[in-house]
Amino acid sequence: MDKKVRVRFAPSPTGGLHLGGVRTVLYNYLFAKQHKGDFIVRIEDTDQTRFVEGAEQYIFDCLKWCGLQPDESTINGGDFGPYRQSERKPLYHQYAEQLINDGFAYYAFDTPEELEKMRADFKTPENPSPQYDGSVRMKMKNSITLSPDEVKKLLADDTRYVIRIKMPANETISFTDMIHGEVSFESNVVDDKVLLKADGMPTYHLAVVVDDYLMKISHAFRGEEWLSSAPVHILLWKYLFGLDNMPQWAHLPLIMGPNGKLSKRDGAKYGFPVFAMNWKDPKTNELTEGFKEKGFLPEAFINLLAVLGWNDGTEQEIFSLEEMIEKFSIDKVHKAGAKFDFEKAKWFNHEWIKKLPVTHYKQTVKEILESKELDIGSDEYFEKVLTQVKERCTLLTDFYEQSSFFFTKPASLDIDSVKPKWNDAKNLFFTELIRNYQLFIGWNAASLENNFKEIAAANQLKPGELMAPFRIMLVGGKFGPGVFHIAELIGKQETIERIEKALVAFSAN
RNA sequence: GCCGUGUUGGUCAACCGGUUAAGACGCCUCCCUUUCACGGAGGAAUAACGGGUUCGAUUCCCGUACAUGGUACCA
Repeated sequence: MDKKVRVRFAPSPTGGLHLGGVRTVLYNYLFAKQHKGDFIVRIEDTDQTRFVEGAEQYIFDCLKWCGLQPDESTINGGDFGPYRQSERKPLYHQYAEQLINDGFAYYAFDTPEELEKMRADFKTPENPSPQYDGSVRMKMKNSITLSPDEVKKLLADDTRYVIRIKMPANETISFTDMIHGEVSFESNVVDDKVLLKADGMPTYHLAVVVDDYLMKISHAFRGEEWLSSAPVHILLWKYLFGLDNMPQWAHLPLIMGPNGKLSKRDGAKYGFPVFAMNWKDPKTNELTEGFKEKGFLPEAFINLLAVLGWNDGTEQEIFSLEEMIEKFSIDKVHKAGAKFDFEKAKWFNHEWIKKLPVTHYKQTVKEILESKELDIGSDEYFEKVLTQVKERCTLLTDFYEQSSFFFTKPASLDIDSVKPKWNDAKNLFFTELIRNYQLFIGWNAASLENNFKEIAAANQLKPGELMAPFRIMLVGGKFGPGVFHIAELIGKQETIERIEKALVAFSAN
């Protein structure tokens, strides 16, 4: 018997890949790697009314950015393909027919209008949304209420029909969830779900069971929003393939927004991204900013997602993918949903920027700076600058304001901070400083600072009063690394030019 | 409405019958730094409510409240 661990992620190409989705993939991925199992991606593209062009490729791009790629073989071919539900259409029909033959499902010929009428007719204040269940089943047009001949005729006439599961009466359906433990439902309160739609496509309920069986899935991870429909899936397993072959279920807690459910729709209103990467809906042309473009490192992104609902029981919070694979444990996953906190998310990014060598993300930063029309100079110089300012950057995009003055003269000087205390003595000091620096040999931060202080002492000025103006001359404002380190990096000529230029501005009235 | 799931500071959370109830983010104070950060030291802030069970409940059980998910020919 095949005991190999095999998990699958099943995205629906209806839009961007949001936080909860990425975390589900992450947990799938960690579990698979941990058990040296397979990680399969199956595409749920059977809802043609919602299908969005390009969404499938987008999902793979996101997974690639996060470093959570499935094996090549499980996308293109492999042992269990095809992986798009639309390409597996004939399979589902066969199993649906089998259920009918065994008396576990039936044809339903009710039109959408008739269903609507049923819901309106049976609607009461106590039951605002009547279901197609055991109590109304006998009042509808289906292969249970109709005579075999009538059914045969309707089928022969190509009448549109769906196949629905026939929920048994008075049964308790229970199963063990890896996160929630024993969960049970009364069959009387679950409705006769549609298994096969009128267009011949399966619903999620049928597809997930058939695919999990055929793909030999051993563990199924999905969001908690699926817990309510678990009884349908349990029954399908029982009727079709046997409960012994059923995968183990894990229903992951939901990720919530500041006030309630984190919705894909209005990501903009939160003030932080809800998608892994920029997503432009081709139908509405609406662009939703992603974590990648916001300036997040993939390492930080998956890290913060992993610990939103899981921890290893220690105080560790920063985990690399490798560490997560090693330490992840499904029984330490929380039962309750967690609110997403963007401040903490930024903290994770900050930590990863400090932790990783600049070579790891310099290409990304280079692209950000070049998009702002900065000439970043030599590779060696660029790396020195990044190393100098990295601890000041929370997002990758912060590198622009934290380092632009290394590549170009400050666009504006914070003159207001200097002017009130500016005087001839200071002017003289800097003039002398220029003369000294012009002849300077051994251009490095330490000797530059010594020289600066010596001249200050000779002029009976306090270095403290001169540092602030000097900084503003070089960077334009009161921020950035140590001034002498900046001077060392931008070089003699540039330093002198900036002092000269600023002197003119400071002395002007 | 009905069904499911959940409930430790503002947020993420540890402790799964006996603790001064960890830690992190954020916030505040101080130190370091003649800038901004980094770093360091402190501080404020928590077990939804009511019943049980128990020598003892944050921890187990039952109610209530609240939150969240489902209740579609969507996933």
